[in-house]
Amino acid sequence: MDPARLIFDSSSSHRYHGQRMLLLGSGGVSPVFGGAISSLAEGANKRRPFFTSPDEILEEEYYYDEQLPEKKRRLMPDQVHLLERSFEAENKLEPERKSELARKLGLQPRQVAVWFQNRRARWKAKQLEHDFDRLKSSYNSLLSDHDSLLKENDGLRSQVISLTEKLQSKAAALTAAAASVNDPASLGVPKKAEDRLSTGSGGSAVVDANQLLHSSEESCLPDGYHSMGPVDVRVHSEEDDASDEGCNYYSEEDAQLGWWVWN
DNA sequence: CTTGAACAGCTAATTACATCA
DNA sequence: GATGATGTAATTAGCTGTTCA
Repeated sequence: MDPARLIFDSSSSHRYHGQRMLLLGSGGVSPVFGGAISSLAEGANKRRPFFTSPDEILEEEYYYDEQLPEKKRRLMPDQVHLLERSFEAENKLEPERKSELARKLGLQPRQVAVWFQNRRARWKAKQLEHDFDRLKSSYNSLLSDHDSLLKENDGLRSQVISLTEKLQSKAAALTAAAASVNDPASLGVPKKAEDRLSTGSGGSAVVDANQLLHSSEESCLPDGYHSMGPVDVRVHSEEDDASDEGCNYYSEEDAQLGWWVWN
């Protein structure tokens, strides 16, 4: 690489070290190019050996020496203001705009480029912050929805449990009643009566408790629930698997509650 | 047309300094 | 006045795309 070009090309980040040299003195020599730079610097101005042109040297001397010599300087508020306005218009910097801005601001084109690079980095960091906040609030909202759904689910479960218990006790009562009907001795019912009942109009007078329950379920079950099987909820038949389709979140213990399916 | 060197410009990470509490 | 936190200008390494011989 041509050392002269390396030093005097102020637009390339790889090959620009003069500014740092100026600001830091001999302590700021790049470990990569320090040798070439220091050898070229000797015999010239020791404090600021590298500038692109005499005019720029004059401008730099004016700008830096008028303020804090040998120190890193902040840009003036009006310089930052113009840079910000330019950044708002377009956050990428074409060479023409860079030169124009540098001329207007009295800065090196390289400084303008660096400012834009850092500004893009800051903008990106802010964007990430905003994205994070947005995702966080979205997550919190989903979490809250989830919690309320869990609560609703718990409520519905306890409703199912209490209704199932009611059904079970009702079934037990009806079964006991049916048994007493079938046992005339216990009721003191004459044998004849039983005969009369059993030979009635083609059907048994012994009421199937399950049928009774089935017929009465609509008044007991919450909306959306329909019985699909016998009331004896302890029975687990092959139909259980089919019934899972509508409520597959039911666990093993849920299966004991019955065959209620979400409609 | 392909290839490789040179170069410009970018991002990401880091350093060094200024400023402020 | 010393010190740690923060903001920012500048540097560095690595990557990609373009130009040109």
